[in-house]
Amino acid sequence: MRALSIGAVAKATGVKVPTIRYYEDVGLLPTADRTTSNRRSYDETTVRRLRFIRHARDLGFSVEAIRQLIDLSDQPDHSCGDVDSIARLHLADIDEKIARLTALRTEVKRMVDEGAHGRVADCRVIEVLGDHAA
Amino acid sequence: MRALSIGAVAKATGVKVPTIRYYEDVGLLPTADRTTSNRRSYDETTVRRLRFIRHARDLGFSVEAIRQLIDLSDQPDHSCGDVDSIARLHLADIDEKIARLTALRTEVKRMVDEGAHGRVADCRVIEVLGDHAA
DNA sequence: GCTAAATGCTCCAGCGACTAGAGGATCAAG
DNA sequence: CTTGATCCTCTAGTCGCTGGAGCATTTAGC
Repeated sequence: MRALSIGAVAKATGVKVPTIRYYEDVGLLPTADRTTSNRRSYDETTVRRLRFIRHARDLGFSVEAIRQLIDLSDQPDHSCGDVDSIARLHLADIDEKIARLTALRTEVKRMVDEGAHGRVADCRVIEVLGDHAA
Repeated sequence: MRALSIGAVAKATGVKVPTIRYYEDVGLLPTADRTTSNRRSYDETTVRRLRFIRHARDLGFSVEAIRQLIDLSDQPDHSCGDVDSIARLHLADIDEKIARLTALRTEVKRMVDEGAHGRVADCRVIEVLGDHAA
């Protein structure tokens, strides 16, 4: 496994250099190995983890939720009860997010379709997502 | 339509009172009507809009993206080209989010299922979401 | 080998999106 | 008619980054 500089990791993941350092600060990434001249040195594992963090953040998961998901992944031998309850919690959250996104998708799609025919009628994006509250 | 206090709206939507005022400040909500004693007065329209905002934020949309979606909904007679290009942009984003969430769902579901059988094997949440980058 | 641009380091300040608290007015129940 | 809840404005703090200053190290071209 070859060593990667922080810049190379940034390029590979789309996560900015200062953000990578920040994730280390707050414990989302383990303390990085250093070269003799004190530069951070990474491998592919970090690249994968960073991509995960980026996508999860983009999907609206909090840093704390991501920390939990990473822990689940990191510790396959973790107590089964823990894994199960945490995973179930996130599963419910994920299902809700998918349902809302799908509803929103339908409405935005409808607007695009109607736009194509030159008529933009009653846009109901707000009703659609709003009703999913309750 | 009966008038609602800011507290009633907060209770109805799950959005905190200061956050409602903040959304007014940054223009996500129109300037609220006031009672004679200068208190904000709302109706059901605001409740629906706030629920929309809450869900959209929860799904990782920025305030700016939400502002655009609201504008689409508010102005059905908006120039067709604008609506179309903005809506298409968000549609692509929504599709990506759904794809990633579905992938994540599959993995977390698998963990829950395996947990049920008492064996928590290799957890691959990170690989799964990470691979969807590229 | 030597210099200049690129990249890295730390630390600190700022921004987006809230969130909480002080200090004071108003409302609503007993 | 008082007392507790809710409202107001304003300011300050938090979380999750993001960018810059000032300095060290690395690397590419000569």
